[in-house]
Amino acid sequence: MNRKQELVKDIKIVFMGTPLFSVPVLTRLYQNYNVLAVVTQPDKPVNRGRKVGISPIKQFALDNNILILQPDKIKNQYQEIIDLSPDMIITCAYGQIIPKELLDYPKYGCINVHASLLPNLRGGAPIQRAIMNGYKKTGITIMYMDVKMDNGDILAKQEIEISPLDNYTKLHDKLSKLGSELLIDTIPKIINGSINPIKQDETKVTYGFNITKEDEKINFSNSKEQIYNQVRGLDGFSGTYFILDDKRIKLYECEITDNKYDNLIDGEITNIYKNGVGVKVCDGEIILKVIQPEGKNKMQATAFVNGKKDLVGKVLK
RNA sequence: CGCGGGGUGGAGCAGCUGGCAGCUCGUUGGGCUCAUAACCCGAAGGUCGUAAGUUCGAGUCUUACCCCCGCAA
Repeated sequence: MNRKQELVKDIKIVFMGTPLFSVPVLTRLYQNYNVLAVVTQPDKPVNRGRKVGISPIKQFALDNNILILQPDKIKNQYQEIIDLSPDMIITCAYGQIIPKELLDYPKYGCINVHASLLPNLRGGAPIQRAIMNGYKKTGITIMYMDVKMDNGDILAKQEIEISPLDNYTKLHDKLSKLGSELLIDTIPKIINGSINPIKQDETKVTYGFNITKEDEKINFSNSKEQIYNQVRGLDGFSGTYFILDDKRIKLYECEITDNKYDNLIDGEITNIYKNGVGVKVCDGEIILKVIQPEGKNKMQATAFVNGKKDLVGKVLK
């Protein structure tokens, strides 16, 4: 080990992150660097019964005895981070905008790990949106942070293919791993100054905003491709849903067929198949495969059929 | 004490005005067929979440508890 590597290993890092996505990133960072503290979102009542939930990042920090900071509003409550005098701050899906005073403090800057190929899909849901938009590829971008969201200069970028069979969970895990590796590769280059940060091309900016209730609702007047991408893009995240007989039913998996039904209404159940329930959509038919009625466990659509009668001809909304 | 749905053969459900535990699917044996995931006939498989109570008798009524899930956050 030469002097430079020793130096790199010793730099003082503060990590800021919250969800599961950032855990592998923190894990690799913690294995390789001196992580002074972890900053994560405050605990808040979550789930049924108002139990207090802690973020996956906080859990990791607890398990590994790392100092935890949970400011309500980082905008004003950043002094305790500065008091640690970090050489570098790494963020990954933290969840709050970081003020300029803090961004300017570390000598090696504030580095962000983002799950898209910037300037594509700036925002909070790049993984879901990449699939929902039907993209064939996405990736990881490592960049400096700026006061505007996901707008800083790019330090490293790596592509990954999106398979037609990928869903949110699979892509999330791949990107999370890729992000942790790319970050570990990139940090030494940042420190020794061998990277030229590249400005983002503002003319090519697109956004991947957070998922809303509206994004989770299936519209059977959309095309089969759109619906298929929507379903897999949210499978493992919030899931998607539709309404049958005034009951809400979540849809986790579906597939596309080549059948045409010109004389049916969008959302009408066409057939009960061996592998699921056929539904007419704008340009053809999809088959519902894995669903979850409210109050019930996740189940195969074929199982759902066993407990019901006269499904064919009903209309999903 | 946030709102709500639910625990019945392996899966999904019905039964809940107390009286022999049923349906669809799956599993399994056989039949039909050139053949089949199709069709026909038969079989196996259930401490009805747990505990106590009411009753001649409880899946069903009462009480307590456990577990699963949707919404909301």
